Amino acid sequence: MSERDPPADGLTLADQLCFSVYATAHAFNRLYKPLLDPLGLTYPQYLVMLALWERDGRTVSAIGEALSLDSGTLTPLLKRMEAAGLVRRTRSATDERQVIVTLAPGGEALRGRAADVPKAVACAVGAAGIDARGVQAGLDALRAGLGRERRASGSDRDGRTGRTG
Amino acid sequence: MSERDPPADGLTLADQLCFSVYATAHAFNRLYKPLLDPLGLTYPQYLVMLALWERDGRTVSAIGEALSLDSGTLTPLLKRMEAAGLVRRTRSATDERQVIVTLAPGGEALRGRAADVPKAVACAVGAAGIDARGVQAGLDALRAGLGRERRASGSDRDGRTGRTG
DNA sequence: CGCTATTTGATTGTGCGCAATATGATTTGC
DNA sequence: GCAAATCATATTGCGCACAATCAAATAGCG
Repeated sequence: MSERDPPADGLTLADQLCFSVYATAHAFNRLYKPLLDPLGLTYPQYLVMLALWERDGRTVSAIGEALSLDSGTLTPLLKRMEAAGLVRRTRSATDERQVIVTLAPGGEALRGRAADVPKAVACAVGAAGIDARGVQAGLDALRAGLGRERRASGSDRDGRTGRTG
Repeated sequence: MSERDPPADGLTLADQLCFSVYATAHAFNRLYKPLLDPLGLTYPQYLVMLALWERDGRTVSAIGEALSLDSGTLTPLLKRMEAAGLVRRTRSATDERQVIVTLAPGGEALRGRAADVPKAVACAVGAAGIDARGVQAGLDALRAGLGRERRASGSDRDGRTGRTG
């Protein structure tokens, strides 16, 4: 800290917990990609499959709620998955506003092959398998950030609870 | 756990640490949006500004390394920021391959107004300011997930270290 | 000098992700 | 019943995000 001019006003990258979350999310995406490519899935599509394997026959909005995604994201994504033979989209007979998403044969068939994915990820993150250094670093930063963040017990309003941004 | 058919093969949403990271990243984005909109910034653009306020005059690749983004993402983003008067993009005199990104007057002027952003975020997350429930829930899930994840001390290869996917 | 390999950004194509809006079905009020 | 409000999804437009590819410039070698 000699020739530089650090802001001291909280406007630094490293002090932002949100940046750790942001960067770790990307790192996870990069970690999953080579595992999901052979299955023909993207990461959000994999999440949709997880949701359907857990409970089949959900509406678009139910999936959106589970994944925190809205219809503008899900509609084209589900159409691609339908075109790939993973799911079927049918209007509800009782309420024609709703679109029920159900597993197609291709989606059922994928379930067995997908079982290896979480194992491979856990292995990669835990030990030295694939290149999970980005995820490792991100999780370390998250641990540090979450540890430094003190719980605001009710009425802390001064915004100085450490590193929360 | 009666009428349902939970996978038991690790293929569930809730058991995935990566999903907590993914959902929390979106929640942070939604939290920042109303704070950054008045400044005319998106969240990634805000990150670029943080990087430049911390150290001005970096190359595209240096910014990309700091933010874990590649040129395919940064080039159009930086061009939009240049059009908005926030930064300048100039070729290096010594190596014409390099593009140096420097703060333009508009970017300097934004620094004062941006100082409130981390405070507002910290306040919102710590207490009950804006709607930060998504972020709260995400951070809680991350704390739980990171706590459950046991450190693989060197040679854990069986992928059963709890919740890491 | 010429040649090749490397480095650095830019470009292109695909796929999220969300706001705003549109469309059409269902419910509510009267 | 019928009009208005509400609800569920689709569409459009913009902005990330990355892989693959390209072009320009530098570096290094004979």
